[in-house]
Amino acid sequence: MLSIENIRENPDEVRRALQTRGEDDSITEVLELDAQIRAAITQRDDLNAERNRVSREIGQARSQGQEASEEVRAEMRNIGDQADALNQRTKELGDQINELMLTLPNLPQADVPVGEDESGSVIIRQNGEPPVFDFEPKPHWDLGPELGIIDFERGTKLAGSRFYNMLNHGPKLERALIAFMLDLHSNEHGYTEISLPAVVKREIMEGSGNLPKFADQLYHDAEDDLWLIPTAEVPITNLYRDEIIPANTLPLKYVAQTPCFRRERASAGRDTRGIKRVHQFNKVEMYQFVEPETSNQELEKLVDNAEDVCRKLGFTYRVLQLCTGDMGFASSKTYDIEVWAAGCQEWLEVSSCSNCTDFQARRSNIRYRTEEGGRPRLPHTLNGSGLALPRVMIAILENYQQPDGSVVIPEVLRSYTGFDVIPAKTA
RNA sequence: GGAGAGAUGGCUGAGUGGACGAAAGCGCCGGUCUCGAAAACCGGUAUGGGGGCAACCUUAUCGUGGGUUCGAAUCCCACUCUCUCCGCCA
Repeated sequence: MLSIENIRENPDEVRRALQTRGEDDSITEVLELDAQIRAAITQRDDLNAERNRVSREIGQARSQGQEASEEVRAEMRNIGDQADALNQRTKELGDQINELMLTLPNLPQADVPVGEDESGSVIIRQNGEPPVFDFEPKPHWDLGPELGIIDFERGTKLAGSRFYNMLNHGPKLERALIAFMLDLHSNEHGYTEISLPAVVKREIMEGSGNLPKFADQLYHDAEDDLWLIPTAEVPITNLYRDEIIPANTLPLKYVAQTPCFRRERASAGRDTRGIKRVHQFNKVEMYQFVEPETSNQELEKLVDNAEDVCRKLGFTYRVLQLCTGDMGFASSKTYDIEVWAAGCQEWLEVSSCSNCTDFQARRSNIRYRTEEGGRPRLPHTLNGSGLALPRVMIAILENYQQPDGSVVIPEVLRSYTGFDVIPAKTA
């Protein structure tokens, strides 16, 4: 959620910033409603003050044995009715404003490149070069079934398109990767490991920015109004919902592994082969609550934490800064990390790291104190994948495949997998 | 799923129609005392909104939403959550 104060004070600036994201302008409407609600609030509060004053007098008089006249009570009844009507009005206006505000994305920071779509995003740096193979590297949708570790057909049988099963060395490798990443971030990068519910209440989805606007991308249980999380970012954001975090606690850094559920309705027909884009996948997610002054600098470190995984796995990767039109709804600044996959000859997005500034904190009513007794402030929130498992699996299978069809396990993972190689199936 | 009990400030907990944003204690902050600390004593200590340059004024909030009343933490209705017991169960 954007700051209403900021919209009041700098409407043109906000308008311009939203336009760079391709947003329709509802600022004018917000300002109009805001003026109306403030007038109504002033009136209502004046009436309430009058009623409170007279009611106190009635109480005092009564304690001295004097009953209020029917005339006075009728007048107070009338004032009360007027106040109730105005109160109703402020609620309606408040709902309208809220509804509009919930659909407005975060403002991009000044140094974010302006652009309409992913073509406007900028490659910041690259680590390594795509390796050259002396044989034709296979894509994972061939390798997986050939190695007997991915079963697409039976996954589809169970849950439909974009679901799959893994077996034998497949799930073992994924399990090893998860353990490796969680250990790296919690032991070396200072994150607290946390495990979380995979479903959340409606207001939790609103707090993170996924609802109301992106309901069609989420799986929903209508019976209990529970929503399946598309990322651990959703529950972590709301950990401190409606709380004031005590002084001297920030930064708070969490790392979690959860399943992620995405309907991918907007991507129908895209990436239909393999496990690049599926409805359910595991992801290790990093998340931070930080002081506003440090958020951009912490974002750089968070990106490096994600890059560290890539480096340790020996990946060729590049870091992109997303342009205004390509960023997520809640983000003010985003870096993506893409790793090279030799089989499908593609850069795969394995991580997206964002500074959401105070956008999620305001939506979720998360505050903190800088010092004991100080005024509460909104913290900034950061999130970043560290990393998404299926695409890491793709990169390992495709980049570490051998001419004989086997796949070598990266050195750092071997203590976790307990094997050095996924052997080719001897037909 | 069945039965019962409950939900008040950072915490414990009082308050059952009138000066209550709310006693008291604990905690925390500041001060006195002390070489220093502890103890003791004194003072302070919720959040959001509206108005105002400010001092400040005002409003709302006692799980949530409605209702009764001139006036609700207190009375009525609905809901949510927590705890205990029973049942079922990974």
